[in-house]
Amino acid sequence: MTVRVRFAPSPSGYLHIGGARTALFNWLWARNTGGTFVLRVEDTDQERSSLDSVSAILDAMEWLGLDWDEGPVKGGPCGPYFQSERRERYRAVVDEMIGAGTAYRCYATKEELDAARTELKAKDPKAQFVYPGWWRDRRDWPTNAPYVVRFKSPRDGQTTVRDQVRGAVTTPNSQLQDFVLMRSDGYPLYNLSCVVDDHDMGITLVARGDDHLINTAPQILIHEALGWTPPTFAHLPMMLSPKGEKLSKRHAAVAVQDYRARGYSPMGVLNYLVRFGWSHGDQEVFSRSELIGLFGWDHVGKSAGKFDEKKFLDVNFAHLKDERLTDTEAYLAAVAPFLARRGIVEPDPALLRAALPHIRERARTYEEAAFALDYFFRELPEIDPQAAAKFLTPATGPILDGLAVALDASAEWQAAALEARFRAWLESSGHELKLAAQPARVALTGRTASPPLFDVMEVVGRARTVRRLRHAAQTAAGG
RNA sequence: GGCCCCAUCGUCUAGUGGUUAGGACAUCGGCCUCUCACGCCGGUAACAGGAGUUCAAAUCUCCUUGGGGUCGCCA
Repeated sequence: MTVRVRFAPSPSGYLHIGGARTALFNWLWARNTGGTFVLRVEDTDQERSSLDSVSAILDAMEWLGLDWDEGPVKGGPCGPYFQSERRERYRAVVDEMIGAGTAYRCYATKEELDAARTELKAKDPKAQFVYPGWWRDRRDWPTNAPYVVRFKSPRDGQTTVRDQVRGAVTTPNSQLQDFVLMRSDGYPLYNLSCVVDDHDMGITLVARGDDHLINTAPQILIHEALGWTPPTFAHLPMMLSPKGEKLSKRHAAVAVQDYRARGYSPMGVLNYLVRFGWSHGDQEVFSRSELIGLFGWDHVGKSAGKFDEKKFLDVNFAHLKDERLTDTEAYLAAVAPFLARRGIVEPDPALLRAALPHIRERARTYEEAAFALDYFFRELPEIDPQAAAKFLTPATGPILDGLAVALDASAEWQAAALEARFRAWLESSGHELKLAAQPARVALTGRTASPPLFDVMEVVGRARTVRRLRHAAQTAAGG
């Protein structure tokens, strides 16, 4: 049987980092097996779903490179892929179930239910309300009254889920109640639409978050009520906040787009996410193609983990600093928007290529890269006042002037030659490299930390190096 | 509270009966050095507790404890 997996987000916001992890595992499995990755939009909650959310999610998926074979935009043989467009199908299924006696109309109103809930609460605050099945066996349906359709859940026995990562998980059916399949407005509820679509779309494996483990027994029961064979399941361990709570905005950035905005690379994100629950021995860093080749369910863990931004940053860094993982072209394309944000638009490509090797190992994100690249593209660097106060003192003025002259006299404008000139001049004038280096760095970069001085000079070029040294000398004299 | 799931360094994890319990992040030292990084070397740091099974248990079983999930006309 060829693998068909799906990712089924509900469009009520952005793509959550945990959702992205679910999507990734499904996608990897499809790509690993040559199967099909289906994207399905679960927009049956009219109040929460929005078109903006759909495009935000599709956008994030594309950015991550999690391409889908069937779904929105792409289409496919099992469409439509928006649940809101599949209502007749759910209606038909529900009618079939009512006909077969595995579901029934329930005319209890929300008000009646709420009243029963509060009444119970008053009697016993700790008790849990269970729908008592008022309409379970009634046939005296009123005409023109709104109703929901409920599942006629078996009262005894047990249901066992076969799960790729957990093994067999058994729930007593007595725990289940006659849950609602279809709202009074005709829209299906999650458990129904999910089952119908997984069946209709030929899904063979449902991989999703652990929080859905509890939904699985009811879903299997629906499958069985319809005479269908349930797919197999894989419940992924939860991603928790650093404190061990449900991961939300309060604890960390949780939207994929947040990381994009901060200058993370798609593979940095994917690599961090895949290691959350999956491992391959001691290996930490993976390319996209390695991941596809290596991924499998046998090394997916069971225990929930806590989100760690520091590790995340480091994994991203691993991808940015290694040109085998992020080649020059990809790097330059990715850093461009962050340069633009600093006002550096259409930077000189040759200059960019020359500077890049020097900042790669100093930038953990593209945002940091843009910062590290900044002064290469300016006439004069923006000088940090604290750096100036510390290093551009009256005493350093003449040194910087002297250096400007000495370096300008160099025939060759290349790091090693410049260093030789620099050292020679210092020696002849009785200064120490250690003392002259920082003022020169501030002159060149405006900062106290940068790539090696002579590399910077080489990339910045003769004219601007000399100008920067002279300008800083003036500042030093004036300050 | 009922039901379900989970349990190795602070964090992510390797480990599938016999290991000095390994790696990575973080952290702390050191080397390199014109600064910052990168890189390299080294340190601190874990099998939740208790019973079993076994010649042998981080690995198997049970109990306890702890954590998480879920109990909607949300997904």
